[in-house]
Amino acid sequence: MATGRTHRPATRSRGIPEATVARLPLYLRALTALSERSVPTVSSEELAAAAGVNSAKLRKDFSYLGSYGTRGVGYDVEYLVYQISRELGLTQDWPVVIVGIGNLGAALANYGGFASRGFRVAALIDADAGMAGKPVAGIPVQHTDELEKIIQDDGVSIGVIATPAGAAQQVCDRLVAAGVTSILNFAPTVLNVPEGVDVRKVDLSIELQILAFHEQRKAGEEAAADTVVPPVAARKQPHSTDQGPDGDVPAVMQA
Amino acid sequence: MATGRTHRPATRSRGIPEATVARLPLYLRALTALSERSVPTVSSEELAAAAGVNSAKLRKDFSYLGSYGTRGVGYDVEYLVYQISRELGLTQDWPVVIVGIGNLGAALANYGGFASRGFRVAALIDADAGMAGKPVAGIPVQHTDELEKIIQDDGVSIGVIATPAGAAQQVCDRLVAAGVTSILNFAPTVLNVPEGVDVRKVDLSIELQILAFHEQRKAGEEAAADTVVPPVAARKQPHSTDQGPDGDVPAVMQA
DNA sequence: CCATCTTTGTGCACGCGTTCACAAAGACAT
DNA sequence: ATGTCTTTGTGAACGCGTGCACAAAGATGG
Repeated sequence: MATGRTHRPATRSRGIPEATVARLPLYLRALTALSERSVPTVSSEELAAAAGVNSAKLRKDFSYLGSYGTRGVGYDVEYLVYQISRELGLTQDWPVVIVGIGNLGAALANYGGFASRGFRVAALIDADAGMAGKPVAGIPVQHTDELEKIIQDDGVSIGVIATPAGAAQQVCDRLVAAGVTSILNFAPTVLNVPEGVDVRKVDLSIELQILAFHEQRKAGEEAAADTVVPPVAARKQPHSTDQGPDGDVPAVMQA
Repeated sequence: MATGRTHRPATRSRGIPEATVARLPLYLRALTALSERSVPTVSSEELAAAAGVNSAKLRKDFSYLGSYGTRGVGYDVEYLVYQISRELGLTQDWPVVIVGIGNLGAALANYGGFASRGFRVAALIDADAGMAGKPVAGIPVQHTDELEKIIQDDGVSIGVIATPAGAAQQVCDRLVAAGVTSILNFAPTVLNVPEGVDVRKVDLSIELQILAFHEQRKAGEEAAADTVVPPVAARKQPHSTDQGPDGDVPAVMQA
């Protein structure tokens, strides 16, 4: 295998555009679905539709990985699944610790999408001593005191913070000090991390506020339009948003 | 920009760049914290640091809202809180329905960030008849059959989908048909919606995969560097990513 | 073996977003 | 009032991401 790996255009120094990296998981999901239906090949047009993106964008994205398609035919599903998985680093096992086992932490622990890809929940950690030993998603919760030991013993490099905002920075510091270099933060706080550590932020409240902004704008435009265009027709076009023309929107930002 | 801004080039005279809109909630949070500490004014530099962004960016962002600062002094905290809140549409009440009350749905229902801003959980909806009436976060869960009635009675325009992937599209269709025009989707699926409906997607699995990609890259570069540069110095600069230079990365995309 | 048809891969242009750098504006002291 | 000092607001340059449009590549059929 790895035949197409002949020329390695820019795999390392040049790097893949961040926007492309963010879409690879999307493609991978669509491809996995096709794979399960035993579809052998897929065209950029079809795959793009399934992933909700523009086909030209998809082709360009794939071009960064190399030339894995066959003109006149399309892409080999299985091969592409493998290539993207490898590119994303999913062919190896990533132990992950989740800190803060409240409602959200439990939800994350139970989330199937973890194990399905290369991720494995190495430990669930909570500051509440009363939770210690209690199993969540089949994994016993451990106390915060064990954090450093767990991370070092299991070689954990990815941590998920699902604590209240007040505890997030402190937990983050400990994770980083213990060796974690990638953090997924669900707490509504800006985390301060040293250079070399990646932080991605998922913020519920922010997402809703962005929706509210657009919702307000739609209401305003509709009202303005109603005073001019009474007919029912042409009522739902301000702003659009379906995936046809597609629109990626930065929503979660590095913090 | 965001959403498929197919036509209508400039989002009306009142066009605030999408990237700016996405940061406003960040500023608002930092400002709220300052407000609670009774800080009267704040400079762009200070506020930018608190929000984890570049100060020039922040000033430009605010310039889209108008000139709310005083040169030589900074910005009036209270005034800015109000202006941003108004711009985001948070001065009005937004009833929200959450569909799919599993672990995640429950976590969302309990999330304090909802009520704190202009959002109000109008209803919790689940397909499991056994859950009907059971209170979650003090709100009784209602059966899916009630969905349309609830949305219309309460004038709900924002819906949150926290169902399994398989049910998401169906739920989405019903929400839209009932009048919802903004959807926050937690299910790992590309939602198909008619024009005029906004969809924002939060995908756990995708976030982790992006982290894995960077993690892999860091490991690769480190290994490569070790074979060439033994010294300990200059070891943690591949990619960086802390908030100093700041790096926003599209992670959640419209679907 | 040639013609035709399909689909990829990409050069190019365009527009958005970020950042720099500085003039303008106001506060404050004298 | 005048000068100095601070901080905003923004013009301009630059880089990245997107999408168009097309040539190249390969399949397919005669």
